[in-house]
Amino acid sequence: MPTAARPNKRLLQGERSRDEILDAASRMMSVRGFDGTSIADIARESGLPNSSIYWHFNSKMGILAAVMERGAERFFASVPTTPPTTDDTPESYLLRTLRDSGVAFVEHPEFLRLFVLLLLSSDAPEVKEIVERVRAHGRTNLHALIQHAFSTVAPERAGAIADELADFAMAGFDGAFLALQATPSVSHERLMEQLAEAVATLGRRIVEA
Amino acid sequence: MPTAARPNKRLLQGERSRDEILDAASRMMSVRGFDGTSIADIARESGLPNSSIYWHFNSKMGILAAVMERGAERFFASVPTTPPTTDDTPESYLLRTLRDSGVAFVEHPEFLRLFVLLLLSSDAPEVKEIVERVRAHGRTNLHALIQHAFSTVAPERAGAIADELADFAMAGFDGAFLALQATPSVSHERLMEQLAEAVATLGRRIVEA
DNA sequence: AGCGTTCTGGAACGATCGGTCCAGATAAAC
DNA sequence: GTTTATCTGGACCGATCGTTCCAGAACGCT
Repeated sequence: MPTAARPNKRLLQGERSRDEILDAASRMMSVRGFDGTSIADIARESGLPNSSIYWHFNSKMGILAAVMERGAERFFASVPTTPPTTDDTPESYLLRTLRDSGVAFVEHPEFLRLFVLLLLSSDAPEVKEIVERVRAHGRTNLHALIQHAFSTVAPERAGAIADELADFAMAGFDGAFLALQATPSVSHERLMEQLAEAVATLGRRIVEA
Repeated sequence: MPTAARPNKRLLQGERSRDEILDAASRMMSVRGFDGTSIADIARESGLPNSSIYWHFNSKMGILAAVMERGAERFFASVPTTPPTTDDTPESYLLRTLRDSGVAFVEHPEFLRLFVLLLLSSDAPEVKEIVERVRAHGRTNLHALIQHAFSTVAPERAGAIADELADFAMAGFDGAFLALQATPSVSHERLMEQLAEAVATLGRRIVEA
């Protein structure tokens, strides 16, 4: 088992190997799935023997957990979360932030592919836990984004609007990602623009109600 | 290999076995994925020996193809495709038909789960072919639905509106399905209502432009 | 009764699976 | 220079994988 502390400049070769194993595993699992990727595949792809793989991670499931952990970290780090400026309308704020978030989606296809695969087909509790945490985190982000968007025009109802529309917006994201995976030629910018317009309109309608 | 013709009332035991194998395979593959489901699993689940499985289907991939073929057939048969009545507005028609389509989604989770899994992680050409066909069929359905919806208020522009919104609507469906799989407590009715309202609004805006 | 087709029961195949073991290479620590 | 912890190389394990084979049960046809 690897040590958590890395005191000096010594062989960070170990850490580099660890990363290369995770790179290879992430790449292959996001395309073939967890069960479709063997330890031998990862060894071949990373150029390291399976003894190294089992030294860094104690099991195949351990590799998966590490891949998802690192992937989630990087993914959420790339999702922008800037509050609206004073002259932002719900429309302008949603358009900008959803478009930016869409870019994050396009930039992390490996993580998201594997995420959806696990969401649909994994029953291992340690994986389910990560999947649920990632999804909850994503929903919280989206909820805050919508609440932000309407805080300028209806501060006291923005929370309720976000409650109402968070799932819809999330479904829009998920669907846009799937569309992109199924048909790379579709424009994710346009989908994000339409989603922003839809959320803005639905929110406005709640404000007016 | 099984014969296509089944002339008389003889042992339809064969056909029943075939169906039970497909039932078991569909059930397991939609939960564990293709690679996560073994022939032994299917044999155990269906109560039939693997020799029977290989007599009806020549390979594991053959089972998959048959599962998807039958699933797609049943799925599209359950999707309602009724034209609008003369007093339908785009809103009323979209609301009704998308809500009905949403029911079809809820009623065929096995097929759709496996469909998404294969969409994301299968590289076998025979599977890719089916996946693309199913998706194209679905998109065509949705396109026709949107065109129908706006044919009453803007007959000459309904086609262009459908071109513009078909991908967005499809993403809404995909996302709603994923949301339901991730969090069964979300209301698919509400998601479909919001999607209908969003499509109606975006379409209206194109009409007015 | 005999024949032929359809389907089942179960053993068996080589390949690959996830995982283990251990000898040795490497270099920081003393 | 010896020790110690980190990491690699590769053989090896039993289990399971997809697939094959074949004897025979079950039943329609003549």
